[in-house]
Amino acid sequence: MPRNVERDRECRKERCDQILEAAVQLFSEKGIAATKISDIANKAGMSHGLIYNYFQSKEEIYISIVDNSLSGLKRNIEQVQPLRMDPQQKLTRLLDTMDCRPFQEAMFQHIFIDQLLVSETVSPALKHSVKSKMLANVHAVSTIIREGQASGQFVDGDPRELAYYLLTLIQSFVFAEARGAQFIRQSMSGHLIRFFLK
Amino acid sequence: MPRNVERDRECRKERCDQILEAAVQLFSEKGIAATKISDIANKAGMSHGLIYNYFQSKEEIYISIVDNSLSGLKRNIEQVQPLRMDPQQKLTRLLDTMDCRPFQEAMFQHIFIDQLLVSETVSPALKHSVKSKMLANVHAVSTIIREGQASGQFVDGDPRELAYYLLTLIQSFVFAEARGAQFIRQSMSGHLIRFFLK
Amino acid sequence: MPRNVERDRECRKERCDQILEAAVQLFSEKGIAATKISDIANKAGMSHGLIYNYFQSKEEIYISIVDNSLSGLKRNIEQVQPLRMDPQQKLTRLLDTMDCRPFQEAMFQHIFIDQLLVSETVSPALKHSVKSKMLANVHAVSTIIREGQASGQFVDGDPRELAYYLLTLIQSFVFAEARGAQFIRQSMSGHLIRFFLK
Amino acid sequence: MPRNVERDRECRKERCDQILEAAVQLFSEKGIAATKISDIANKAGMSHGLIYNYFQSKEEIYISIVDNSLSGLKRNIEQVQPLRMDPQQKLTRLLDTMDCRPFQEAMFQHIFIDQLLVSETVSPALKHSVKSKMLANVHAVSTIIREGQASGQFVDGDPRELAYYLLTLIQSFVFAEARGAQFIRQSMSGHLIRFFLK
DNA sequence: TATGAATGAGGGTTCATTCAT
DNA sequence: TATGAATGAACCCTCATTCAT
Repeated sequence: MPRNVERDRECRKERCDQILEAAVQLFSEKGIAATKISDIANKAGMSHGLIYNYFQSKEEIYISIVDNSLSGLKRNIEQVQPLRMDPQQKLTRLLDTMDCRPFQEAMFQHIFIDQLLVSETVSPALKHSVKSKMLANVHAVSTIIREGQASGQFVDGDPRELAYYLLTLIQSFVFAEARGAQFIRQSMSGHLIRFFLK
Repeated sequence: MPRNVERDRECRKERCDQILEAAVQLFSEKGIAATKISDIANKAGMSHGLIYNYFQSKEEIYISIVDNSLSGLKRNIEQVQPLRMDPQQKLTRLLDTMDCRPFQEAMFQHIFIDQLLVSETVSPALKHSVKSKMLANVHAVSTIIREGQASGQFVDGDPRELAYYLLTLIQSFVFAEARGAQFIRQSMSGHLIRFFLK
Repeated sequence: MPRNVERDRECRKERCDQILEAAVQLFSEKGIAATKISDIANKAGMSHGLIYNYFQSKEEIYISIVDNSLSGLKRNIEQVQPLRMDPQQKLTRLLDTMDCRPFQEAMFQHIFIDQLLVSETVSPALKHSVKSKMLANVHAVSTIIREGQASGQFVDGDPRELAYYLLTLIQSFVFAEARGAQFIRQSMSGHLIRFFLK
Repeated sequence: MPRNVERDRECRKERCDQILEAAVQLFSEKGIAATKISDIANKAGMSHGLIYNYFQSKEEIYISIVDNSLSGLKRNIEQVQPLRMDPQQKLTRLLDTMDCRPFQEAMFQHIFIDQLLVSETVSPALKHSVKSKMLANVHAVSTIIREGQASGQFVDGDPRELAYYLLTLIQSFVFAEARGAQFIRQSMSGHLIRFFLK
């Protein structure tokens, strides 16, 4: 019965996504600590016990979110990087790609990385892994910036620092939006790109 | 004995500051929820029971921090606004004023405003009061921006939104610094001001 | 179709036995509370839901085990008692009969009787019933001991207490074996009988 | 203020003992798993939260009990071993020493060793440590048994196995008593010693 | 003022049990 | 009959807060 197995897997995936989606929203709104497992369960339309069929713990939930966020960013960067465009266009494209709800939500969660990294219950191994992924993303963005510097379009400075700076700024924008600053969505890429142009 | 009374009051103020200072650091490092009253007491060099001689509750502590942060910003704006300078210089001065440790720490805590505003245990009255102060600051900054737009130096756009945007960017910088991006401290005002120039 | 009905009943009995066997082992190894229904189901090679087609509850499972254990002992005693032997031989025979794996396992579970008797969820009626069966067994053994005292072979003392004592000792041996004391299996009856000889 | 420090320490020790005493009784009566922390707290006359000022967890409580039990036995053996008596007297003395309430309670807990050793949450290191202590006690008793064998008073057999056997028997007696077999207390040493005499 | 023992509400987690399939 | 997703009662543990000293 491959049908059922497959359907089961889909079902499982769907449930996981329901939970993660609910968790992202609540974590964003109230913070991780203030969000109860039962809140997540309520929002996801299930009993709190069921959460534990899909995640080992609350911690695992936000680890998942962080991981998804980092992976999503990675995918976006990898799609843009090989394109034949000038660096400014690449960066604009990257920022525009990010400029849609689901990703923003994930990006918004970027702040959870901090919470994860300072948490005393998260294993050093996991912290290391998250840091590595974060730095990998910083590195990937920095290659685009370096291109821009080489072509004379972008401002000078350590490309890695500028890349790090960019990622922080994105977060900042998403925060601002989350607080209701409507103007931001319409032109995030436009605003941000100015920072890096000479 | 007015002497003793005064000395007592100073003593009390000093204790309060010790507590707030410890709390700001710990809240920044670990988040509000993950910071225990006894952590704060330890860092402040007193027993956890004593905290309650100075603050009614943990909530009152971070309310104090938020309040101090907002008041500090207000003071800074009020000092800059009446000066006879062009708007760009005013903004630069404002940002430079902020660019010192203690204030950054407080600013860093700006994020706590969010935590306060979404907290289910904080009274609506208090939330309203905090929002008002925040908006008052946004408004004060927006007057500087409006001046800059009138003089043709600053970019177009709703001045209040741009002001809000500026405050968010500051936060972003402080975050970035908190994560170890050293380059930022040296030129926060320089970096940020570019955003608002035509 | 009486055939099918009968086969069904056999099938049912077999399933019950699988479950009980798995439960006895796990209860022995990890204790009742630490043994999950799903552990039992795993060991018995079925889904945990299916257990409830055969037993109303986890409690019913260990009640069954206790009951089986008591019934098995009862059967053993009843087989030995009417034989024409001297009491020492009877006791030896009884102990040797017990001295085989499955029974030991069940006997090992004797300790579960305690757990059942102190459980706050077991009904008084059931506790009473279990106590009665236990006492019936003590009584049956005590008749053999009384014979031995009458014939001058056995030590003096209240026969019921000595009988109770014997049953406890058996348990003790089985415990010791469960912990890996190999010497015991080979001569349980020999060791124990010495206790009761003058 | 050495007075206060000392008094505090005494106070702490007293509290610990209250908790352990309550726990021993309840664990004995209902089993470890069925005993709630709040049961222990109730019996010890304090709130459940306070338990955690003295023990890290429920597990730590029964680890303490096991440890105390093993240490108590060790002390008893060490007191008897160097005495100038014949082995039978030594063993009798040892058993008589054990034959008083507090020790029996501790001995009764000997069964908790099993629960500890099979628990999946107890660290291998701790299990190893407990096993070692247990074996050390078995070894100490075996030296007395070996003396008895040398002098021709005791039965033949591996001294370590016989020692292990003795400890198990003691447990058995204490169990029997716990179940209300009054005759046992009066003559535990007398009964048990017969096992080892030729 | 200062301490830390004591309290108890509240949240994370487990798992026996149910039930749709 | 058989499965395993789903439920929710119950328990361990934390920690803000109180209060006797």
